[in-house]
Amino acid sequence: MQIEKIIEEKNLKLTTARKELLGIFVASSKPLCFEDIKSKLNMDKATFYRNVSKFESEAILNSFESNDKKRYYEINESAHAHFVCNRCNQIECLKEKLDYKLRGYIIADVIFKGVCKQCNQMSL
Amino acid sequence: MQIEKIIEEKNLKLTTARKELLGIFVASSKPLCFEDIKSKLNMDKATFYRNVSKFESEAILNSFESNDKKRYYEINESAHAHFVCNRCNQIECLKEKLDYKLRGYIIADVIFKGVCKQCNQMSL
DNA sequence: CTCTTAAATGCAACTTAGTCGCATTTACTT
DNA sequence: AAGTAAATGCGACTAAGTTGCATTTAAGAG
Ligand SMILES: [Mn+2]
Ligand SMILES: [Mn+2]
Ligand SMILES: [Zn+2]
Ligand SMILES: [Zn+2]
Repeated sequence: MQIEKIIEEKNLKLTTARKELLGIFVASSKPLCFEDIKSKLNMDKATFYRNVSKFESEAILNSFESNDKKRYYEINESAHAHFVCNRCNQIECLKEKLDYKLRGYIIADVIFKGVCKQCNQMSL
Repeated sequence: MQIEKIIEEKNLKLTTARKELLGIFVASSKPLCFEDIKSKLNMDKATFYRNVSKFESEAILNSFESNDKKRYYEINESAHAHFVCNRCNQIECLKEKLDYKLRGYIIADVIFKGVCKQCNQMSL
């Protein structure tokens, strides 16, 4: 199981909470917030937040804030942009690689906001 | 004074709070959150939030959430992207027009996140 | 395998941006 | 000037996330 390897490679203690948490993120195809998974979690929210923060500082996860005042976390692998729908608040990972350039800036993330395909079609 | 005209054109009551608030946004060159201007404001925060919400639903303002769990508002005129610095949390309005396309989606806003020019230079 | 210890956890209290209900005030209408 | 609906101020509340502290647990040494 590679989850344990990821944790150990960063010299983090291999706790049950960390295995459970990282397993959920590895299995997910989209960014998740605490709210999304709290019913599945066997840990306190303080433990969730302390661990996602640690994972982020070790570059295992990355995160961003959406439109709904919640912070979303996902496995940090291929850099890609996200689309956040202002109507349904759904978040989609976009396939396109980030190749945006701005002279003098480092671009770590691109977030498009607007109306997603589904909400767009519903309004026709 | 055009501030009063903007408010009246939308058939909103011309209150002193609205004139004060809209005056601040018209004079600003960047998006503002409640925190940014509360010391200047002669109104309760409930009045601030109720009015920016109303201004937004009337398309006088638009808003987005930054990295710091705060919502930022600005005058809704030219569509442009924003850069949010993950280090200093500063928000910049980018000059470039939004001409991004995603089939099936409506893009209302683009937010780049990363490291701004200033923070980037400091780390050299 | 047992002992030691630093790190991780659970819990409750706290912080903070924003919201809401309600009594009072104010802008517009006639 | 009077009537009325909308706007305001205030205090209580909500919800995401944080923090302090007592307890538990993982990892390493012997
Ligand atoms: Mn993603
Ligand atoms: Mn702007
Ligand atoms: Zn949608
Ligand atoms: Zn910066």
